[in-house]
Amino acid sequence: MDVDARKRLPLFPIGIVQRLTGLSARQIRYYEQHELVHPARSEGNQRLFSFVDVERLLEVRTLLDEGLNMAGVKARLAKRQNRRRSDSAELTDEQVYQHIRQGLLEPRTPSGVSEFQGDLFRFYRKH
DNA sequence: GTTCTCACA
DNA sequence: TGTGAGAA
Repeated sequence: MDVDARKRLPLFPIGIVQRLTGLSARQIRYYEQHELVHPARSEGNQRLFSFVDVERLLEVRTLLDEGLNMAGVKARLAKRQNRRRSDSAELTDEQVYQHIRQGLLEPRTPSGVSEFQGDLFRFYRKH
């Protein structure tokens, strides 16, 4: 299984994603309604997010912080999709696991937000 | 204990 | 966007 496939595995329930992104469950569900993310569903109809979903939510938050509205976010997210086709990073399994483990074990900042936030973002961006 | 959907003094 | 109800 390659890195790309692993990034799409439905793994996290909304509570985890909440802490990973700093977004409220309400916002996360709201963004799903607007098709900004497409989490899979468990047998019990529970949302399961992949790394790709988490990454997108972090980007959504960034764009929203920049003052964009839902429409603006959708537009820029759509453009990013095409422009990003060629520069996806190639990482070894070890790099992936090590990075994730470190991020999850990092202590929270005084603001209560996990450092994993920025790390995950940069991680998939370029490296 | 968590998450889901739906509705709103 | 938040909050609470009722169910799973």
